[in-house]
Parts: sequence; C-alpha cells; structure tokens
Amino acid sequence: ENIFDRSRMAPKTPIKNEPIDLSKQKGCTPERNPITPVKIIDRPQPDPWTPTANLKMLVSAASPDMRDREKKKELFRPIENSEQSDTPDSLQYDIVDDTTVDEFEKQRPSRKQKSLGLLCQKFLARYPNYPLSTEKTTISLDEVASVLGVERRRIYDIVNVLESLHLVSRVAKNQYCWHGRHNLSQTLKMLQEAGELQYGELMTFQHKEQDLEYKFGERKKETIPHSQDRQLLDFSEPDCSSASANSRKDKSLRIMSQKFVMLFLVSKTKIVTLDIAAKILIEETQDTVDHSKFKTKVRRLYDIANVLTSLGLIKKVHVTEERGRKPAFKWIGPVEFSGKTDELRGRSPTSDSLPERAACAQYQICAAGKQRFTRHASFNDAQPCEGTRRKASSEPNSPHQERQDEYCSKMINLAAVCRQKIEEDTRNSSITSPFSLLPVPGDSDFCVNPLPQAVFPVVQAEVPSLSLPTGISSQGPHPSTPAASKTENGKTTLVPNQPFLCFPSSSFFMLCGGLQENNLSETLPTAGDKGNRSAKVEAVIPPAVCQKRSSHKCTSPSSPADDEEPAAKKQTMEQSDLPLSLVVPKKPLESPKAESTPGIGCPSAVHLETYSLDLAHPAAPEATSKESLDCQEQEKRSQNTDPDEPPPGNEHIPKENANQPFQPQYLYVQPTTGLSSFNFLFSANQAPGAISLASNQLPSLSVPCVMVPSAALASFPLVCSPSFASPLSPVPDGSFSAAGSMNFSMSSLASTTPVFISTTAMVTPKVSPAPSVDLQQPAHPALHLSPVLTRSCSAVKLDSPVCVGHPVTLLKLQQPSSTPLTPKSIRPAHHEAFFKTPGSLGDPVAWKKNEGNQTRNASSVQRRLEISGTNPD
DNA sequence: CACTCCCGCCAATTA
DNA sequence: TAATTGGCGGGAGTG
Repeated sequence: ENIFDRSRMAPKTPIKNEPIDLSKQKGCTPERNPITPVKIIDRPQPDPWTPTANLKMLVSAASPDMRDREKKKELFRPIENSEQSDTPDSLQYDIVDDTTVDEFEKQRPSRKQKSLGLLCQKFLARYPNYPLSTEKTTISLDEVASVLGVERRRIYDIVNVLESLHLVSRVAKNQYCWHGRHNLSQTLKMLQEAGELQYGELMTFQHKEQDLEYKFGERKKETIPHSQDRQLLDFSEPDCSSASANSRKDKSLRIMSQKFVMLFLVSKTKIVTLDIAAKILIEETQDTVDHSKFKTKVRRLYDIANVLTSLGLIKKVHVTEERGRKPAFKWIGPVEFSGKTDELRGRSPTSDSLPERAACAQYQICAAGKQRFTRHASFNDAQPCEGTRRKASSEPNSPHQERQDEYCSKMINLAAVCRQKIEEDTRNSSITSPFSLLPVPGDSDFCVNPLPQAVFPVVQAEVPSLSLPTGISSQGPHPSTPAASKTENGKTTLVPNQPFLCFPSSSFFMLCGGLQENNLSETLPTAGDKGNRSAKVEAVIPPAVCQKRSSHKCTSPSSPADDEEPAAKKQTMEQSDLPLSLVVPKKPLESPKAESTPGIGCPSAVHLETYSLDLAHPAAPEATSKESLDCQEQEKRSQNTDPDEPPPGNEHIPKENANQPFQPQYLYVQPTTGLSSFNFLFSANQAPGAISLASNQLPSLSVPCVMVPSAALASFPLVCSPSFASPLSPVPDGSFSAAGSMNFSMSSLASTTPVFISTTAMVTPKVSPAPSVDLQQPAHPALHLSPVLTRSCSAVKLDSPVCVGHPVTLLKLQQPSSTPLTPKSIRPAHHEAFFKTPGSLGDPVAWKKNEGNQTRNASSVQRRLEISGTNPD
C-alpha cells in the first residue's frame, strides 16, 4: 500500500516501473491488492500519475481475484471514459475503493478500455477541432499522459499520427502545438495528390495530375515523381529548410500514417485492406517483405488505424475476398477535395460533402504564386508545418518568432492561394480575379519560403475558406459560407463565407469582397513593387468573395462562392477562433434587397451585413452599382474568368447571396494580437476600375487587400498603390454619404503608407461622419482601410466605414477614433461582439446553426461593427 | 485460431 | 549523460 502511495505521490514521471515491479512482486499477494487498487484509482484523476502504474497495480491485485472484476470494470470504465470530468470520476473511484477492493480486481479495464483508439478519443476531446487561430494550444506530453493515465509511449503513438495529418506539430521537446482540423482538408488534399502520384497506378483514380499541375504550376509532375519521398519528407519536415534532411527516423509511424491515408484517398472504393496496405508500405520501404516485417507493419497499421478511426476518418470494415474476409478500413472522411480548380468551377455550386476539400484544392496551392510567389511551393514545402519537428524547430526557437513566421507564411499562403485561384480563374487574364494579390515581385521568394511551412497550418485552413468562395459560392445559400463551405460540419474552417479570409493564426482576416474585380491581379504588380513586399504578401483575396454579390458577376471567379452556410458556420466557428475578428457576414445574400439598396441602404444592416465591407470589391459588384458594375464586372469577369462560369448562372445561384449587393471582402486583422503588427495590403491594382467605383457608390473598395502581419511585411512598406490618390473622394453616388467621409484621404495615406491599419484610428477621424455607416461610431474603421483602398480604390470608395460606399459595411472598430491605432483596443470590442460568439461558443455546431441565420448575425454584427449601410442612392 | 493491438524493452535522438 | 522519442515485436485479450 505504501508503495502505491508513493507512486501516486510521485511526480509526474511515471513510475511505471515501480508499479510494475511491485505488482509483479506482489503477484503473490493479490489479495491485498484490492486495497491498493482503490487508491490507485483515485490517483488518476487527481494525481498525475501514470496510468500505467495504476493498471499494473490493479492487475496485480486483480489477478488473484477475479471475482470482483465486474465491479472493477465498472469502476474503471468510468475512469477511462471520463475524459475530463475528474471529479466525478474521482468520486467514483473513491467510493469504489472503499467499497471494494474487489472491484478492482475485477478486471481492470478491459483491453478495449485501454485501446489506443479510446485513448485517442480522449486526447482529441481535450482540444477543439477548430481552434481559434489566435490561440495556440500547446500540448504537454507529460501532462496529457498523466491526465489520460497512460504512459507516454502511447501518447507518442497518437501524436505521431496526428502530426502526420498536421493536426499538431511538434514545438519542442515534450511540447506539441495543437492546430486542430483547420488544415486537415489541405493536408488530405496534398496527400491525395501525392498518393495519386505514388499509388495512382495501383488504384485508379479520379484525379489526376491536373490538380497537381494546377497547383504546382510549373512544378508539377516533374517533381512529383519523387513525390513520394518528398511528400513524405515534406510532410514530416516541413520545416524548412533544410531540414529536410533529416531524420530518417521520421519515418515510420508518421510516414506510414501518411501513406496509409494516401491509399485511402487514392482508392476508388475508399477501402483498404490491412494486408494490402502493409504490403504496399513494406515495399516502399524497400524492405524485403518478410513475414515478421509484415506482422510488424500490420501492428503499426492498427495503431494508425485506431487513431484515424478516432478522428473519424476511417472505420473498420471487412472485405470478403476470394479468400475470405479480411480486415480492412474504409475511408469515411472527406474525400473529395480534389477538385482543384476544375471542381471548383465546375462544381462549385455544390460543395461536396466536404467543402473543405474543395476549398483546399483551390487554395492549396501554394503554387499559386506561380511566378512570383512561391513557385515551388508545392505543398511539400508548404506542408511542413510550422511545427517543425525537432530539427527544424530547433532553429527557430522562440515561439514568438515562430508565430510571426507563421503569420508571414500564412499570408504568403493566402496570397498564393488567392493567386492560384485567380490564376485559375483567369489564368491568363490577369485581371480579373477578384482578388488579386499583390504581386510581389521579387519578394515573393522571400515570402514564399516562409510560407510553406508555417503557413500551412494556419493558413491553410483559412485559405480554404477563401477559396471556397469560388466553388462554393455557387451554392449560395448562405452567402457567407462559401468559403467555408468546405468544411464539413462544424468544422469550418475559418471563414466560412467567402468574403473574407481569415487567418487563423494571425489575427487578421481578410475579407474579400467582391473583389472580383480584377484589379487585383494586375494591380498588384504595381504596388507590389514598391510595395513592397507587402505586396508579396499579398494575399490575395479570394475571389470568392465576390460571390455573393458579385455573384453576378463574380461568379466566375469565385464563383459563387457561395457562401453558404457552411461558411457561416465556419465563420462562426472561426470566430471562435477568433482571430478574426470579423467575420463576416454572410448575409448579404439574403436580402436581395440589399441589392437595391446596395448595401448601404440598408443600413439596416441587413444586408450589409455585413461587413461587407465591401470593400470591396472592386467591383462593386455590389448591388448598387451593380448594374453598372455588373457590366463591368461581367466584362471583366468574362475576361478573367473565363469561361468557367457563366456568369449568369452564377449569379443566379449565388444570387441569393448575390443579392446582396456586395459582399465586401476584406481582410481583417485581428485585434488581439495586436494589430499593430499587421499591415494591410491592398492590391494595388485594383484600382482601376474597380474601385472606381462604379458609379455607384458601391464601389467600395475594391480593394483587395491583404493584411499582413507586420512581421511579414516588415520589410515592405506598404503598399499602396500609386494610384490612389484622390480619387476617392467622391463618393460614389450617394450611396454613402459616408462615403464622403470615407474618402479618406487616403491619398495621403495611400501613398504609400504603409500599412497601417489602424483601424481605429485612422478611420475614425476621417470619416467620422459617416452617417450611415456607423452605427456606433463613426465607424470608419473601415476607413482604415482607406488607405488601402484609397489607393486602389481610389476609385473605390469606401464606404463609410469603409469607404465607400456602398453598402459596405464596415466594421467599426471600437474606438476608432482617435486613438490612433490601437487596433487592439478596438479589437477587443469587436471581437467580443462579433466574434465573440463564435469564439466563445466554441461549438461549431452552434455556430453553424447560426449560420443559417446569418442574417441575424449579420445584423448584430453590423450593429456592432457598424456597418455602413449604404445608402441607396 | 485469427485478429487486434497493448505493453514496454531498448535503440536512436535530443537536450 | 540523461531524457525524450519511437521502432519493434512478444504475447495477451477477443471473438
């Protein structure tokens, strides 16, 4: 008994041995055990003990007497089951103990209770599927092991598999960072692509390289071939640099897990038998296939399968073959992300089951940057998470830095993604896409590099969202969602709606509005150059955004985006994440009216919802302007987009979404983190027409902007585009009076100013007035943008809040006013209001529901934010 | 008996 | 060198 106590007492480390020994020794005296066992039980919860120790003890005790097993079982079960609820369990335990020793004995938990799958579920239950971007959840192996009552070895099994899917990344010794499933779809997509390359032959498949091609652009296949290795490598070691090298070790479980997943993704049937998987994996390994190896492989596959099962990605099934029934696993996770562009366009409307996937596909790519950005970025690079494994990690030690890097990378990724989309959409046309990124000229490289790794994690998730728009957009139901759509259930990733992007990690997000317009793309360059890098960063905006409103036009690019609820959900979810603050609204869709009103008009918000900020878009698609805009847009669209979509169609569909006038999209930065760090980017180009606004007011901004983490940008100055200048001033039509306000002067700003952001500060001042918009305050927050906008926008206007008008909504920041920048301060407010929910909620589900209601959300949001309504003309 | 897969030794890596 | 990771396979639990 004493011993036990000790063990309990023992600090973290598992005393495993001791217990064991004891048990063994004791074996003789089973009888006593009963008592001890009880104690043990207690421990788990309260004490950090090692679970195993307990088990051992129990076992020893139990062995003698089986009689009580049953009781014990019960007891144990609770314990095991109880993931979190400590108390209860404890209580139970205690009770049990007292009551009976017997129980203990009974059985210890059955084997099932101790299974890796169950353990993994407990593990997963501890963390949110879609953590806010901002917060980083670190996982302490020791802590988790003690809490879950298992030995550390088991945790490694879980973590290694999760790491292979980028759900977690190793930060340091004993420390892992939880990313959640934000990037899951991207990761899966990458794996799918990689799998096709590697195993395509084996299994047939659907996708082809196209995707890759798109993604990679240049790279494509060439490299791909190796891909296997690479991929794996990449995955495993994202990190950077060099890392690659590394660890050979990395091999196993992690890689095996990825390969295993690849097999599912490549498989038509989505069913993979263990023996086949084992054979394939062994071959790859090169090893000769000896029987023992095979057995070992299978053992490992079971380990992996248990974790994947816990993740809900596969389920156990049996395949009856000629010979008989064989154990197999069926993939039940998302599958189709595949689609890349094609899909997007083509199917955009519907997001597949997994919206995420779709999204992913689009984004994925880092490649996007075709030229500029990362060219290479194939996912390989990208994949690596920030996490970096040991090796890599070592390099960057400081967490902070890492984060920054992450941001950067995220940004980059976004940009890339956007770019890709754009490219895709237009491929040639430069323009068109709603968003455009900024091109970053040379920088890109720089950016690029970083991206890959870091970005992914966070970004990816987000990205998808963004992208979604396209695909999704069509769906339309919820406007916002689009992007998000991808996500499946609650997952959502970030932003659901297309309108913006969120970056998880960072705090900012983007919104994109309609962007469609073109501008972006081209523009970028301009800015870019100068701009700087920022430009690079560029993120681009997602075309998708447009969708909604733009839907009409937008469509193409994004297509539809759609917003769909998913997005909404996501948004919400995201919110939770928070980082983003904004979230956007989705709503637009709904109200058609909005259109008329263009946004603004509504000040009501309704539509506006949003956020709309509008920025947007460039184009103005917004409703109001819509018409004119539309034309323009359409034209553009047509140009850009291309064929894909028929504009019209999109419109319809989207329509709902579309209805709304515009959707603004923009990026947002999250406060929390401190905005300060971020910068915004706009696309330079935009301007042109886009912003210009259409005549109507709407014009909001087209801006495509991106926010970049300051760090990232750092080097850059901001970018503004040249253009801007004056222009804006005028607001467009009446829409917004606010506009006037809006006008920011960006020009001044614009010019180069670099970033800025300031949400608050900037804006406020300026605009203050903004009438409609602000609900609360002058809101202008939007303004902040202005600078950005300005430039590009010059044409554009911001709506009130933002600028121009139009309906856009902006968010206001809190304080806008005066204070200069304190974004942070601002944020908070926003956050709470806006985001809060999501964040607070945590539950995705809830949010989802909301999505449906988006409108409502929006409204609320608007209020908070203040959106500008636009006005009608 | 076959399927699962827990358990933990112990080597490889890291710190 | 100590600690952390994680490959590996014996062998037990299940059905």
